[in-house]
Amino acid sequence: MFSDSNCAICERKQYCFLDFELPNPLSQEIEHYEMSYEKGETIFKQGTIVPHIAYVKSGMIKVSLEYGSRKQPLCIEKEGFIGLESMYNDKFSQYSVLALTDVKICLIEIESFKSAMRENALLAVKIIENINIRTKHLYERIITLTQKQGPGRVADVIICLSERIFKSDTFCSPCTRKEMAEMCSLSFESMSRILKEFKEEGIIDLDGKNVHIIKKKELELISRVS
Amino acid sequence: MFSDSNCAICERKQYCFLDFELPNPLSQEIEHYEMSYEKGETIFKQGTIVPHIAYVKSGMIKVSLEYGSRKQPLCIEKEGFIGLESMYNDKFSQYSVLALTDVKICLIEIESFKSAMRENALLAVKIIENINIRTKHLYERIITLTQKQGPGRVADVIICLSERIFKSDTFCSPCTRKEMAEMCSLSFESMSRILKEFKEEGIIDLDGKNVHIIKKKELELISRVS
DNA sequence: AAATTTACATGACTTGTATCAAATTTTAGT
DNA sequence: ACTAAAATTTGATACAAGTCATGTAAATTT
Repeated sequence: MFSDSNCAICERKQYCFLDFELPNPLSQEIEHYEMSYEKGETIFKQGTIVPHIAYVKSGMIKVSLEYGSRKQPLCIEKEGFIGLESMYNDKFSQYSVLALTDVKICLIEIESFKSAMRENALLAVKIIENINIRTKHLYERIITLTQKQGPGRVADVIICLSERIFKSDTFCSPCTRKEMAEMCSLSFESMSRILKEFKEEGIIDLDGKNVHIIKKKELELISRVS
Repeated sequence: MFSDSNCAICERKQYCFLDFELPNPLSQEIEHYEMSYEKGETIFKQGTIVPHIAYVKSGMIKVSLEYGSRKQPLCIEKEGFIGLESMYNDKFSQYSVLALTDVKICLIEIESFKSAMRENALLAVKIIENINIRTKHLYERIITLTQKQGPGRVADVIICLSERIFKSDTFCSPCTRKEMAEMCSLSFESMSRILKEFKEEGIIDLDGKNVHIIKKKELELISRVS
């Protein structure tokens, strides 16, 4: 749906993050500007007024719900929109977004984006498609977090990082053990123990943050039964 | 956002579930028909091809994710759309929808609805607003299910039924203990024990499916700390 | 009214995971 | 390379919640 090229609002090629041509010129320009964030920086903070949606152009970000001092990460993203879910709720961000690596982001002023959607049905429909995909992933997360035990959740996170983010059986995790634990809604001691078990059973190889999946089938089995 | 009146696609008043006027006539009619379901009937079955979205006109429905033999209910709804989340994913329903009471539903053929959105940006934008609200509720569910223990989850479900569905401190639960347990991702014995505790502590009164909230503040406290 | 099913309650026991408390390794700064 | 800080591993213990077993009450059917 969305092309691989960078958000071209910024490059003045109109909407190149969409894979179809929009009527040009649009009746209204979409206001935007590009920002860089360093690894570890907070891009959106839950509960604060965020007058933007964003398009991640490069790097990796993590979206988390915050609850008191605890975090529940929802997803990790390499390229794509963030903030589409909050457009029509209220102006306060519903989640926090953290830069896992150095990132380049196109911040898009929300009101002008809304105006553009009101005047361009194809844009609005593409946004619905995008939201739909996110919601589907959210359903998968809910099943993982509510219907599986520790090992199944850990297996799911490893499979997800491998397939969705890195598209390789070997990758360097963008998260610390603590963050991995949060993603699975586990204590980080439990995460540590489960990873150790996976390693001892020869299912994965671990060296710091480097993960290598040895027995993919075994991992998928654990995901299903645990 | 959506008016209280019934889905007037069915009554031939165009789009009366929206609180604004659309250009009339639309370039394309939206195909639809009305159906009645009895309490206990499955309206959508997860994994089957569902060529509709639906608008609940009266009665009460429950949306659940299924995972093997287990269910994870997402929400209970009195009036509103169902199926908006699946429109652009694939044709297989991502969740099951069950009639908790006798219901009247307007089934809307999905392709004609999509066509209408492509030609009418205001409709598409209203649908985004609707999806946004659902996503927000989903975030709250995720926090409840992942960050709280049994008593907190039970408190949340009771508060939610009271405030969102019945708008009263006294109501007759549309769910059995088993369904209540599923909503909280608890075993039904645990649900039974927690409800008994709430009753013994005088927080709620229980008589079969009749629930009366006595100490609302206490319930809210449990929701926060447990 | 009796029988059957369904829903709910409760006690005993087990288990997964959190928590607490070190010990050890890795990472980053000087 | 050395030190300090951070991250990770590991063990002991506690506890929430699941499971199993059984009992009771309410609702349906016969």
